[in-house]
Amino acid sequence: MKEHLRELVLQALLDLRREGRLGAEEEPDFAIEPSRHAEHGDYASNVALVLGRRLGVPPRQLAERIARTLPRSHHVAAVSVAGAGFINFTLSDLCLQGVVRRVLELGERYGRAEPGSRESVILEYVSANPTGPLHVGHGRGAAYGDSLANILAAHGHRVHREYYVNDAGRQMDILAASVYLRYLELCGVELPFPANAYRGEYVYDIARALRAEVGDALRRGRNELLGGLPPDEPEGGDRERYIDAVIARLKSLLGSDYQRVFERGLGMILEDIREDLGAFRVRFDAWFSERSLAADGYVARALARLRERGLLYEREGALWFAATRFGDEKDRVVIRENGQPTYFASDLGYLLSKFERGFERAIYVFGADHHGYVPRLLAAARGLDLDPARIEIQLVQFAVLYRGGEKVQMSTRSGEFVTLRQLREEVGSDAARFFYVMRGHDQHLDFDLDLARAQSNDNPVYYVQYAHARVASLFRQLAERRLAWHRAAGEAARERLRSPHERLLLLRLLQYPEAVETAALRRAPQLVANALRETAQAFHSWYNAEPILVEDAELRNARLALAQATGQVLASGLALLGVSAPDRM
RNA sequence: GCGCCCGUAGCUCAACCGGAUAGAGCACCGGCCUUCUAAGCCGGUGGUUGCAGGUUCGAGUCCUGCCGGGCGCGCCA
Repeated sequence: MKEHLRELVLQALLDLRREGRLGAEEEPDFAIEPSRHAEHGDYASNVALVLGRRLGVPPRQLAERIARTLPRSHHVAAVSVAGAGFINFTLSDLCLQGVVRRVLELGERYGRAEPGSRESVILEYVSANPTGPLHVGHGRGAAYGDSLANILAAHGHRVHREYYVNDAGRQMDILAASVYLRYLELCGVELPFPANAYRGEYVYDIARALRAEVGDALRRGRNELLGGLPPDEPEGGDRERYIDAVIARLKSLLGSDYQRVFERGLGMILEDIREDLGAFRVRFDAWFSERSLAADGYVARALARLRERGLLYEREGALWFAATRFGDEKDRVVIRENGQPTYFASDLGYLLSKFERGFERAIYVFGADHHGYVPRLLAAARGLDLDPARIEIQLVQFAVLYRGGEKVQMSTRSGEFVTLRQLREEVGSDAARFFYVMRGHDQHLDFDLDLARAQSNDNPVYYVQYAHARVASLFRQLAERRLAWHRAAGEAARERLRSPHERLLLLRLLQYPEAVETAALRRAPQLVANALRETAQAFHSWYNAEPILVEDAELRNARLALAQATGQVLASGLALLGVSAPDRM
């Protein structure tokens, strides 16, 4: 509808073009937007305000002129000029009533663009390090990423959803060491457990699984292990060096068995994450292994490309990328003095892979604590001669948890954190997902666990779901009364849907595709959530104000058609957010 | 110290990339179930959009400064 009104306005501007007051090619930047207040019609345009200044004409006067020369349209019942020079459009009943038929004909395709009609996108989200269970911060990224992927797909993009698995690097070694030390503990060998190793209960779970598998086969003696290690764990910064010494010791002592422990830990945690996200209705097309980057030559090719372009240099035994040339605040090491590539080198390879694999746009969803990484990544893109305009980074602000009025500290290593799984069990996936995406992703989010648990019935998600359930209930009632819905008869009688409540609901249904489109363009799932709430509100008001299963069969069929269309839109929208649309509540 | 994000009702948050009278939910007050699900509807109380300037027809939105909060500034990942 926005587009149609825009066309009308552009037609009206032809007059000005003919008079030479507006360039023939000039496309003025004006808006057509839904009106916020009923007395301002259904849609409003600021075209006269935007152009008035440029042309030196009082906006109000220009608005009246444009309104006068607007071509007639059977979609528009009234045009008025108000305020400083807004042009308000009131849609015709005919136009609104046509929505029901469109929704019912298209079904779940209503509000969806032609699949694959827009550029292909690789959307990376969550990508939590596989060193422990997901916590509620990851949950927000998961809910945002998955909803955004759904919305982009609905908007016509081909979307590839990917989880980048950081299965290389020091933290994974710390996990392996943690698992092994717990394993020894289960075998009756007591060793000091480093303070910065992973202390969570899940580490015991992995150790138990390992022991169930191999028995005591990997057991080593206490003295054997302690040989060459400092007697006690030091305080302060030396702890990092201490745990590195432990890892080195385990690697040399266990040989290939070390890798076995490592893989077991990684595998179990990944499996747990997969299961957790699956239950949260978050799915991926691919789990992309960091280790596979090197194997597939992406890192080497990325570095080669930088070298060709003269962007690599050696200093102090390390290999550096001249990131400052592309706006980063300092140059970055890619190969350490010890010959090991850095995490950033992997990221260069990963970035390259996204485009070598043929995607036209790469969207990263990062936790806000990674914001410092943004300039580095953009510098990497420029260095690799990739178009920075095709790379987008969405930062998801952290959710700060409160329990009993106290802020809950989150630390994977201390084991004191609230997992996504706990949250799901407390408030349910539906409520959690809706709650997460109701807020803009770039906003800080306070998550009061007590409130979420105690008042889960008051969560807005139920408001929307309830509207959907009520629609289903209407049709159950219909059957109980031995009546049937004649869809064609309902559509034929659509002109009887003209009460204020019906008009508003029809308008909401009409605007649903626009909400999806705007949500896609702005990467803002909360706009879909808001649209659904408004639709549900319009439905509840209508439902309370006017009986639907009336004696008058013609009217009943028309109203049922509207109810059915509402249920369809609610179901489609909820699906975009990964929330179920129940038939009963 | 430098950089990024954020300050909107008592609380949690919206506000469609500058628009009209800043909106919801929770909480609080008052109404509506012999009729389709009361997880609902209708009405009410509640605001100097952190503060001070600036830009213009018009600012919660853009710019500057200050105050307050979060996060980041490794040859960690």
